[in-house]
Amino acid sequence: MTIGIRDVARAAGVSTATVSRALGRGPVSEALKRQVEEAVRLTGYRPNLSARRLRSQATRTIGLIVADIRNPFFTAVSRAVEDAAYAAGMRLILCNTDEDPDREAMYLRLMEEERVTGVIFAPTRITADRLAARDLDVPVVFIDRTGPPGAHDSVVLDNEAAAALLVDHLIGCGYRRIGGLFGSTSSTARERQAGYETAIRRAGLVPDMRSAPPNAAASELCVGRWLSEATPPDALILSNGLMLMGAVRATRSAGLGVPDDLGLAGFDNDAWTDLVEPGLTVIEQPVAEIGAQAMSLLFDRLKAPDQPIRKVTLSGRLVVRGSSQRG
Amino acid sequence: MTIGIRDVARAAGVSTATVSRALGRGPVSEALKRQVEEAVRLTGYRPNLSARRLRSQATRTIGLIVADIRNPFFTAVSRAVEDAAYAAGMRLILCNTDEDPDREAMYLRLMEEERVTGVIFAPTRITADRLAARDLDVPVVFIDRTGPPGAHDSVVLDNEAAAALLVDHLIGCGYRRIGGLFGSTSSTARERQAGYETAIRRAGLVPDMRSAPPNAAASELCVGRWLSEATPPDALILSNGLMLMGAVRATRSAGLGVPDDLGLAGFDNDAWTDLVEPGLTVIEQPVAEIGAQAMSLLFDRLKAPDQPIRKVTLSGRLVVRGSSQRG
DNA sequence: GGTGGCAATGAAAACGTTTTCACTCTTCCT
DNA sequence: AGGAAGAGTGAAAACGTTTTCATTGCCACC
Repeated sequence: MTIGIRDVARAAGVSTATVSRALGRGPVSEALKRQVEEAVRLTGYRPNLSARRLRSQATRTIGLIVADIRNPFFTAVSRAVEDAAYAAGMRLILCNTDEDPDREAMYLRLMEEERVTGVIFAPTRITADRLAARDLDVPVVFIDRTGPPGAHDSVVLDNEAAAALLVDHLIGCGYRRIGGLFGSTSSTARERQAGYETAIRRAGLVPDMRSAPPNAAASELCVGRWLSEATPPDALILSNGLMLMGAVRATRSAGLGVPDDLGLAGFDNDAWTDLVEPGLTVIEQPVAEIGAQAMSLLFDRLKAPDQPIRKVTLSGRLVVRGSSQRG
Repeated sequence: MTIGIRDVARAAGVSTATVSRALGRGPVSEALKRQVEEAVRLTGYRPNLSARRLRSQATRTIGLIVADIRNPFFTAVSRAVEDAAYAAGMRLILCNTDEDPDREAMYLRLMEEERVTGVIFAPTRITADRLAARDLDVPVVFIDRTGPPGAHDSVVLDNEAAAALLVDHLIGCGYRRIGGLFGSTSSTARERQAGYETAIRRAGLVPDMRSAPPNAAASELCVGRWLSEATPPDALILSNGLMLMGAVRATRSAGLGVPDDLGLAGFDNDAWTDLVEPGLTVIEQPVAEIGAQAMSLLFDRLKAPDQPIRKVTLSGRLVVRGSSQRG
């Protein structure tokens, strides 16, 4: 009932093989090619991608698995990956795990069953570790996060350096009891925490670190409690944009003034961060570059499956705004 | 080389038909079912979805085509659709058109070639009109936007009423020269504009309407110019969250005070809108409900292809904040 | 005790493509 | 002049499943 390549072949008076070649690549005379194209138009033929993929054993699809699509960081990265993918004639499957290892496992299995060409993945620590042991049968590039060294290609921020940059900046602004709230699920948060701790210690201060699920609600809750304790911090570093938003909310609820009562700084130069008063001091990540590099790593891996594991590290840029400028 | 269902069959000592039935639904004895499951585990078999879809002629996939994934409204709706889809055992293909009719056409063609079960689509006016004429061979539900009446199922906000709500509120706050900036690409923006105009006229005021591409940059530019003209408005209504953000930026650049110099109100209760000072008066859309309703409409359509076209209209909620409260 | 129906199973067809293989013409080289 | 090489084409195999169809037991019913 649905029109297939044989209908086109009949309409064009050629074999199905010729139609296939005319539509794809293959030696076909100009005359026949035109006939086929005409027949395609006439019949309204639409190739069946499932059949095509099955036969050709090439899905031309890459999977992008991110932790939270509501996080502007990931939507920005997604856009970059999408653009690169389509430029290379590849389709994209976008999945969203909510930082849940079960959903990660489910989506990874899906990727295998889809026989995707490759996967770009921002894993939780749990899944990153698991993946280092049992290998997938599809090439995967980690993005924003890493697992054990040498297990997978990855493109990440220089998180330790970036966190240290924030700490040093806050110290330079006169803050001394600088707390740090870091996401509980990712290697990235861990690295930022490590960078924070060494920078704090290097300055002779004492670290005060906590962790929470990397979303606005959890962060707001945690920061709220923190600020009402006996010896609250005089500045706070948050490990991503959502958590930074939660912290701003908690600060407002507590009636604290920024930057005088509390200095604030964090990661991700999200669109809203310069609209609040005072503007938020943040580390800007090269989101487009991260996405583009991830695709690039993936393609290289596809071309040369046995080449050594690569890790691309990009630098963040400190954007100073009012939230850290004690008057 | 890759392991298929025949390998599992061999390992379990049964036919491929039995394996298929054991994995899907079909009458298989408990004993064999267990054998098959064991064999699947042993061999590490992963079904090939392309083959499955080709043979079964059921992709169990729905396509979601949105205009701008960076718009929090659409990411929120996406989440709702995704949840509903996976709850129903369906996969989701998420596409992003950037309000570009060419990309819309490309993705629609892709949906046909993927043989998706159904499509949920936020079209530009151009594509919505085109689609009313030539019909797709896949069921489609419009979301957030509509085309010509009676052509497609849709779930939308009561945009006219919502816009009128905003206008009436601003008038009640004492504003008189209320301008409206509306997106140039969607039916939704048109409806909001219509609602704005009738509400303004009803109050005996004169409408002042402009339109721009529905993104922050274009809005900022347009509002910036507008505010520097001879008789600038004393209040502004923006037709979505991104445009509202652009307007806030332009207002700041112009050095105008909100709400005293300029009242501000718009659509979409995005996370940042209550963090800026003053908070922004907005229409909150029932995003989760929109996504859920869309899936529901789609499933109903699949069950009963010939039932009459349905249009679900949801109401927005006015969230009053400081940006419209002239002191 | 035959017969009809049903559950469980396997062999083989079918899904809609691409690709292999074989074949026919050209054209080009020696 | 006599291949060799290569371009253009069609017939048929192949991709990995699900589904149809046939077969076998088994049980229940008259």
